[in-house]
Amino acid sequence: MSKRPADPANGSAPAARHVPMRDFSRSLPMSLLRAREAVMRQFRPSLREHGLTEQQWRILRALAAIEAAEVTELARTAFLLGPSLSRILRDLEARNLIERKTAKADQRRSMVSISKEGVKLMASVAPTSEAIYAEITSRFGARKLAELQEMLGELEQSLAGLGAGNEASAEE
Amino acid sequence: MSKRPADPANGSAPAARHVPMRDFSRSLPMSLLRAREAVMRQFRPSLREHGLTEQQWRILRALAAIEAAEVTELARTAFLLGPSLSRILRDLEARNLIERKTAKADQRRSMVSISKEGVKLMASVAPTSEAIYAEITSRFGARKLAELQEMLGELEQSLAGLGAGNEASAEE
DNA sequence: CGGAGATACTTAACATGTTAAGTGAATGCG
DNA sequence: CGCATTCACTTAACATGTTAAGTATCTCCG
Repeated sequence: MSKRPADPANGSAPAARHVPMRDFSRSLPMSLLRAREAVMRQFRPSLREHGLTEQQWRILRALAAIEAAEVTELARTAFLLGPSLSRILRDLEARNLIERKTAKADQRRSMVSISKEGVKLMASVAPTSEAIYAEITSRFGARKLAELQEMLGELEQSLAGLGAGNEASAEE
Repeated sequence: MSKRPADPANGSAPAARHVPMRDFSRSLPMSLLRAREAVMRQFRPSLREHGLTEQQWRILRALAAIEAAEVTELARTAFLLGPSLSRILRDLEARNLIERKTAKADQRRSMVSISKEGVKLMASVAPTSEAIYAEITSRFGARKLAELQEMLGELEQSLAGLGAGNEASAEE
């Protein structure tokens, strides 16, 4: 109590504390952001040494696991928006890390796959990446980690289809 | 077990599956990203209606809770990097949502505070924002939500000071 | 068959993330 | 005091996030 006396004639401090809200640092988005940043901070240096960004790495990983995929499918898998993916694929293709060829049946679609060089690059990054992941798992606890992922998945499920289809009624 | 028969002479698929790694979609960063996105998707439309981005909103909220703050402190609170904050403050100031004045004692520092207009804007956004948060809490469960935040905090703690000071030994 | 509408991407435009460099102001030390 | 360091930001440069348009194809119905 008395951690902040409502500021009487303070004089120098402008308006504040007039809008009641949850404690800022405890909002869910903030917690998720901070946690994710704590995790990614571990990986970024290693990826950077190999000339890869987080998203480029996501794409390579996704491709390594599924042979080839259409751009839209890849976007869903790597959790990237179309425009971002479009730009990144352009760059990765220029670096010969991926290959692209338009589908025969449907000229709109293009099939993307990882190249030999891409595979080679992945092979050089994967060990470090796995080691870091192992370290994180060890520090946090494998069981807790599994629990956490479980909860995150449930959270995602809880919110699925809430802000998507306008729910029930809406103006416009 | 046997969820993927190692792909025999597949024939038409390019190189893939040569770099063994965790199932991509289950990586912790991905889980955190997906969960956060699921949450933010709920808030963005409302913020957008008020002409605010997620980060601008974070800054206003942080400011509303602490009277005034130096830029560095604000960056820590709102969890933004200096350069991002610098740009956003410039814009928010131009929109008269915040005020800035350099400290007397130290000319390098500048104190940032929310303006009356800023407070007014917050007041107009807060209700919807709180309602959305309540809906999320209700869907996911208040207890589970608390548990989740607890775990996220622990995760952050587990990793604190891992990739920061180069740990123990390092070259260069 | 032909054109309206849906699809699969790509571009554009603006905001932020991320790292490096720049700038002006304090500090510390010889 | 003089000046190299450190500090607190700000700029710059490049990559991605996010929404809106644009483009080329494809589908389907009349």
